[in-house]
Amino acid sequence: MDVNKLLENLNPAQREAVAAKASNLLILAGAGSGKTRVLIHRIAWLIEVMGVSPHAILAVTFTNKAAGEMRQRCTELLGYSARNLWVGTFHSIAHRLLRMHSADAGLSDSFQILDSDDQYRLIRRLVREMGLDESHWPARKAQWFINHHKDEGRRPDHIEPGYDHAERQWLEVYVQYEAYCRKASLVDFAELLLRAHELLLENTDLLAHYQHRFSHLLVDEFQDTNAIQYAFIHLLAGTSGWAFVVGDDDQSIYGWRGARVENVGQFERDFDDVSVIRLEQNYRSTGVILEAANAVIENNHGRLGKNLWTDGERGDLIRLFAAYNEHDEADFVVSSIDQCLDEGLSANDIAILYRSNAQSRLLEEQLMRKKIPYRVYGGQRFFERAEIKDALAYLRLMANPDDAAAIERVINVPARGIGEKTLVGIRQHAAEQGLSLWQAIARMLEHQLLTARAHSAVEGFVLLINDLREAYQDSTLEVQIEQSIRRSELMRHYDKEPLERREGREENLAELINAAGSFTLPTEDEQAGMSELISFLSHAALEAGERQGDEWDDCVQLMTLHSAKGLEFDTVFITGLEHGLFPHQMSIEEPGRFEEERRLCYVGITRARRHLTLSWAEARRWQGKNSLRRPSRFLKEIPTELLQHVRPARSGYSAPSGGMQDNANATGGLNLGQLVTHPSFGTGVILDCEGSGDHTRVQVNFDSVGSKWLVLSYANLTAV
DNA sequence: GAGATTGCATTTTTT
DNA sequence: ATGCAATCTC
Repeated sequence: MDVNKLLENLNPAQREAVAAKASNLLILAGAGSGKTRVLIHRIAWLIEVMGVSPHAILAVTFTNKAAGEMRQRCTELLGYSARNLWVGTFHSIAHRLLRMHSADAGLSDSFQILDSDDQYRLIRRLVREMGLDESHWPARKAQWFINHHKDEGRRPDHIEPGYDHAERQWLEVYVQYEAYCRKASLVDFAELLLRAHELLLENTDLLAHYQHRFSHLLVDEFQDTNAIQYAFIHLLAGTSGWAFVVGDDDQSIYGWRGARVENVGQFERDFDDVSVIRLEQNYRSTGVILEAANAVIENNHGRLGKNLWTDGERGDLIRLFAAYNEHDEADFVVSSIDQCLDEGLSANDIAILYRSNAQSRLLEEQLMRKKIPYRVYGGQRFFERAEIKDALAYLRLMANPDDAAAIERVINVPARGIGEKTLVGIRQHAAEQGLSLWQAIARMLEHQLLTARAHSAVEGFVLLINDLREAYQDSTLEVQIEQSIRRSELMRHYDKEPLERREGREENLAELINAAGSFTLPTEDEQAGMSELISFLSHAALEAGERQGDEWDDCVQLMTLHSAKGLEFDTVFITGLEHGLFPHQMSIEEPGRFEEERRLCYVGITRARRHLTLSWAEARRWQGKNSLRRPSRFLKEIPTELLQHVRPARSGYSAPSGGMQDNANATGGLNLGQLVTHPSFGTGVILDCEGSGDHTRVQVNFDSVGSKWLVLSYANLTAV
């Protein structure tokens, strides 16, 4: 291979990173600075120039999509497919290790993966069985508690609950949950990482083996690593391996799910002789867009520091639109898009970004009205659909009937007369006898411990599973799935649904059979000792499949700011730049959260190549009620000379929609948005009101003390 | 066991 | 407003 090919078309900083001598490297890669390119060229450099065997390289990403892309681009660059090269997500790599060393990890060789939905259902049941009142002890909180601790690498015995009653209670749920998972050979997502880490930590031979094997570790999106992922990399690198980590502290937007930006700085301290290389030249956006992004992110504290620049054109100003209300905003955005399309821009090059999914509805309506094709990201994924999970539960039982989560899911789906009461009896029997659910069922049937009616119903289920297991043990995956669906009469469960929904489910199940038919056992899974069945089920859990969306060839992309990370578009609209919406209300109080919102804004701005439009609405119907909005703080952080006001805000504007007018009348002459003064609180803006007559209360946002609810007849407000 | 009704919370998302 | 889940009722 021509070595020059690996360095040509790279800028000096990129070259420095790609061709660095073996050492620990931290690549601070700004948005659009070619970080994926650097990562791929580095891998090729290691193999082709430094003579490192692909066998000794481990490349880790966060999403399956990124992993797939990395593998593909590596193959393209190298001109051949590097076998033995481990590329994967943290979870898939941990999973592979656990399959290869299931005995050492204390797992059954047919352990199954619990996705978050499975996990939630299980925890919810455990919380109930512990006799806790769910309104005080919501299962979601327990799930969060458990995952949060696992992400930080903590088992129950690492947690010191102190005297906090709630902590103790959650800890007890965690203990029960762990015991349950152990018995049923179930592993949740966080457990994959935690257990893989423990596997290496506790087996010195294995650790030595992998430390020796993987001399080069490459990590993408390093700012998104959580504590256990960081520890995993640190452990694996050991004293002889080199870590090449690429990340951008300014794009850390997943703190709320355990990611630690601090890991980026920590890397410099924990790893030996770290060289830091900054990639600051941006190849994506115009000068104006970069200036705006830099200006916004500058307001964050404790950054590692980076300043994006480009030698390209300055480009157009950023358009700022102050809409009267959310309809006006949607109308403006869609009209602008219509114009772009008229000018010959391809719809694929246009994205509308928003903070929360609920915002997509109006935009969609407007796009539909104008007959502009669009695609909404997010929503349910293939393997997360109920019918697919039901069918897979039968398949899981074929692989391992002790899988209690699968039994719980389908023992009465479709209805076969096994009610809650019978189930409670079975669970109790299992707990008393120390048996798995499946074993408990067998024993209860054998000893006639059920009522006659329940007996025959449960027997029917057992016969079904046994039949499936015996008759199709050696069949192809496709036949196994097909027969599971047919013989369980799963579709009966959806009988009473409207035709359209039912047809959808049938199509999905057909698609599942199809997917099973074209599934081939990946060689790395085969090497890890997985059967076709186990491998298929694991893939279903770890890669929940494509996000749906209308599959148009050329359509406008709608998505949240979070899902836009890593993507770029010629023309970008960021909507709803309002205080309380973006930054989101729940993030405003805490400084850490607030700065994460700002990073999200930075991510949003830097998605645009040439055209960026920002919008906000002065009034918006939000969560069922009308409210007056203030522009986002982030808008003020963009230098005015970079902005072109498409329509300036009208301060004190009262929206002409029905609800708003009613409210205006109720305030006895004071309008929403009205500037008022209060004897002790000073000046403020009326945001909302409720009630009428003497009971009228208004919400006023005071400049000095913030928002307050006041009774109008006592408040002594004066209009300004 | 299933359908109807009421109550409650409500960012962001991957694995 | 809206959706999801728990509770009620037959």
